[in-house]
Amino acid sequence: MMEGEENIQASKGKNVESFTCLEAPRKKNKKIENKRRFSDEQIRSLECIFESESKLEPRKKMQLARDLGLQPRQVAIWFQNRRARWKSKRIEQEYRKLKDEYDNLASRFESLKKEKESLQLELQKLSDSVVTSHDVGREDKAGKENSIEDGGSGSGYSCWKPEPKPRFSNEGLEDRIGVYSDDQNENSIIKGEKSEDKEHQLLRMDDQADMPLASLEKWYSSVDPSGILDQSCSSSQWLDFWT
DNA sequence: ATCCCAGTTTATGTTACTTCA
DNA sequence: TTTGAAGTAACATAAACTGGG
Repeated sequence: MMEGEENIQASKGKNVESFTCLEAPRKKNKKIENKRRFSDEQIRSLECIFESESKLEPRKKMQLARDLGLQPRQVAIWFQNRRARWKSKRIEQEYRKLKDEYDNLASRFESLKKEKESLQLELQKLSDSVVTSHDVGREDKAGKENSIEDGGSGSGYSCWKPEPKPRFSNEGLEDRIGVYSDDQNENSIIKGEKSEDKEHQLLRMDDQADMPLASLEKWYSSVDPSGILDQSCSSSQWLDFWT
């Protein structure tokens, strides 16, 4: 039989007289004879030991039991229960931590999703604008050619050049920048850096609409050579997100 | 044979509420 | 009507048990 089980074995079953720390006689008084909680002093000692070692060597268990006036089995059970309490507490803490992390990620995902939708919308607008201006250009050209055919020669239109691509006003650009500013990211575009080149490159987005991914990535690099947009992800990740 | 763990049972302590003198 | 003691149901928690690995 296991050490310290003498008393316990005798106490199995209901309404057992499971004496713990008290060597009290088996009086009929329930309050006295039934199991009772350990004293504050006993708990303090047990907690103190538990802090340094959550598992007890048999010899230490015997010693502690003697010191506290408990059965070794009681000490063993106390440690067992204490480990269980500690574990459930730890699980609860880990759960809270994971939940916080999840909530943060979920909220970041939502804001990125919104940003993506805004960018897609903006891309669509720009694309539509460029298509419209191309159509206008073609109509103008056709009209002028017609007039040459109709009207004669030497009117200065003999060497027609295509119109330059339409430029957008700063007002339109502000709108676009407003869209990017959703996030608190501090890249130059978000801050409203209106470099001519960047603007041109952004306006050329419609030209890339049907590009294969590899080429698109090259184009992306040309738009953002310094990798500012890549602060937290690779360009491929951005492209994945875009498509 | 012994220990540990997860899950369960049992006893106790606490609190809020009710009853009654 | 107010007050305080006694009783108690509901709940939380600790001590102990059970069965399996």
